[in-house]
Amino acid sequence: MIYSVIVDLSASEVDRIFDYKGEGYTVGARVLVDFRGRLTEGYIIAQKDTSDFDADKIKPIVKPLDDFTAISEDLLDLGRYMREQYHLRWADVLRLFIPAEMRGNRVRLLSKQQAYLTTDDSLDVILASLKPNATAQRDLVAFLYLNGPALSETLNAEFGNSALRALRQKGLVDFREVVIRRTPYKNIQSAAVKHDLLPAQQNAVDAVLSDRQGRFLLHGVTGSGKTEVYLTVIERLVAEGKSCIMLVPEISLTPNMLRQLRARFGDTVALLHSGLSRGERYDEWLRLKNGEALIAVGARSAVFAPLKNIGAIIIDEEHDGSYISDFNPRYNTAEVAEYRAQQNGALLLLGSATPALGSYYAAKQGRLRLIEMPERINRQPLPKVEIVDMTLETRRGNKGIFSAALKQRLRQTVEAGNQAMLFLNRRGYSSFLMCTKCGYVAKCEDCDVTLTVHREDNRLKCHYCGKSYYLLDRCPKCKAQSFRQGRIGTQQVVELLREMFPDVKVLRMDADTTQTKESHGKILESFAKGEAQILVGTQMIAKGHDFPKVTLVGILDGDQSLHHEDYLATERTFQLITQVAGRSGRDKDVGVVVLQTYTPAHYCLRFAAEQDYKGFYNYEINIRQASAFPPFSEIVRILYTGEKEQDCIDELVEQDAEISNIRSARPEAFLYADKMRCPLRRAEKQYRFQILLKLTKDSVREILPQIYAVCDGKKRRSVTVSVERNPQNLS
DNA sequence: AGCACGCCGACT
DNA sequence: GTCGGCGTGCTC
Repeated sequence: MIYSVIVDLSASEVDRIFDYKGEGYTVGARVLVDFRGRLTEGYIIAQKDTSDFDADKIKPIVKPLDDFTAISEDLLDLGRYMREQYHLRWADVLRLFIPAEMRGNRVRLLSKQQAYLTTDDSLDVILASLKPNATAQRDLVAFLYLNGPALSETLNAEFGNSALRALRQKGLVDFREVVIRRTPYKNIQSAAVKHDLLPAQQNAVDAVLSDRQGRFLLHGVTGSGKTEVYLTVIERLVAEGKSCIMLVPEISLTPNMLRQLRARFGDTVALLHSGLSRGERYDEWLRLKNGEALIAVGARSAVFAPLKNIGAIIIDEEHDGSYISDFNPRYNTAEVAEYRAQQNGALLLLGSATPALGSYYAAKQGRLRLIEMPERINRQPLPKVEIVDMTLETRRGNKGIFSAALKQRLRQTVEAGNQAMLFLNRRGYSSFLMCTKCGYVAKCEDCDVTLTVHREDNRLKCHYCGKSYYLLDRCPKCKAQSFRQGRIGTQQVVELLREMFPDVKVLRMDADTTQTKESHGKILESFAKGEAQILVGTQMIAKGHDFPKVTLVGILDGDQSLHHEDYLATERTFQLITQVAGRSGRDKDVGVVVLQTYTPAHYCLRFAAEQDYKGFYNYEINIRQASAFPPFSEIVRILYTGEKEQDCIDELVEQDAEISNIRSARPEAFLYADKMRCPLRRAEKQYRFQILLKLTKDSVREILPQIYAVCDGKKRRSVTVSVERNPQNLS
């Protein structure tokens, strides 16, 4: 038999089928092959009787890599779809379908020694054969008799090292190796609380379950109880023997969702995400693959969970940017989920308080069925939002980061024994360091990015590549010793708060304080327990956590993300503010949100303050339509990166000429076309240039393959060309 | 991706 | 004369 093998190398030159011969292999299996004299891992993606290649040059497959078929037929088919849809390499797609540590055999099943009784005699009979003073042995035997087999290490710890050995010598006990499943977040306790569904929730569940192959958008305000809807849908489908995939946007969210899922579904839940150890991830994946677990929870890559007979794919917080993989391989999780749902005859459920504009538009167009949950549980009103005009503050002489109103609210909140969250999307101490004499600004050597001052270790850091530098004490250009610092970051906010409220405990949560695996959870847990009264953080504090004692949310610079020259900026700002505001007043007390801004009249902030999603949607969708931005067009960005600047430019110029030819053949398809240096001129030593195109919706199918063909014709090895559809950022 | 081949510049 | 950098071709 001839097998079509994809070698597990990610390079365009080897992104094709290589034929190998062998017997008894299955399609989807991982195998070891001799590839130009080197042993290389590969995937069988098809089999056939004959090859077009020279029969005597075809090498045999060396051996199988697993004792099971790693990739199922339907995932292979999904791979084919993704390869075409996103113009990806086979190897990059196939790697998504297996845990990374399976490659290169970096993970094994964990097995341990288990002790068991060798006799079926009753406990009395066994005990009679032991000396009365052998108490440890007697206790151990009784334990095994009552509880069944147990791990030797447990028994040794419990009854001492010699008892077990003695019993083994007597032949009463024997050992065997058993596979131990490594379970992530074992300590997460399941407080099984099953709430009765409120009418709105029941209606949502009924609507979803009425069409088992439907596509739904669940629009429910923050605190409306969407999670309970997901859980009930899963419960029903699992009862019917189906499996389910539940996607959440971030690692920090999974323990929370996991807690609720475990409470309801116990061990049938498996967690897939990058925060697990190799062993845990492998074991969880295997549990899904062999049907021990039916519910996969995780970040975007969990959409590739090795499940059969899927009943539902649920995407929580569907607007979240993390669902769109922005590099290697680039894909859109919702699109992938839709394809997978269709393959399995499963339903697709997207949920959000602030749906992506494109999703809501799709719902309006009838491509998704819209389900609305406009009220919070317990009819709790949404928090009151106060917009504070920071230009007025400045004119009144307040140059600080806190407005008078926010200071007062903070004081009240702290004095009342409640909690506050302060949101600032800038980590570090201050955003840059500038010489007051010559204007020199410290920049990263490898990236076109100004360095951020970090006080905790007195260093300058690049927030793009992470490289860190000594804090300058004098300007390297003019030797002056006077610096001006840029806008303040979370570190400095914490410092200021400690001055203002010396007795109040303040916590900070941002990329700097969440380096380790568990730090995320620890900070949130500590805040939830009331160990601190104020939590300062970047956008990672915005999502999905319930803190009943939070009655004040301060958004320190509501504008920040608004002024990016990027069509998604307003949408993102609206989502962010709504999400942050939703953290306030989740319990009995009405929450207050203080939104500080330099552009108080901006429609985005007005709608966000009113928590008026529909108002915002109607306004923004009109702008998108008038300016022909997505979802009314398709943006295509061709990115040229490489260490050799001139090579990038040359490659771009050549390809641009070819694209101009495509354009002159179909001028009406191109709403816009331009080429430029990227705003982020260099990142991680790579220069960056781009061609930006805006295509009409209905020309994409025809034009895109032509563009891909141009990019594939790349001449220079030093340049990487990548194509992005509707990129999330244009930096 | 990774390696061998082959052509030019810089050095002993 | 030779070492070694990198542009080029190839992998069933």
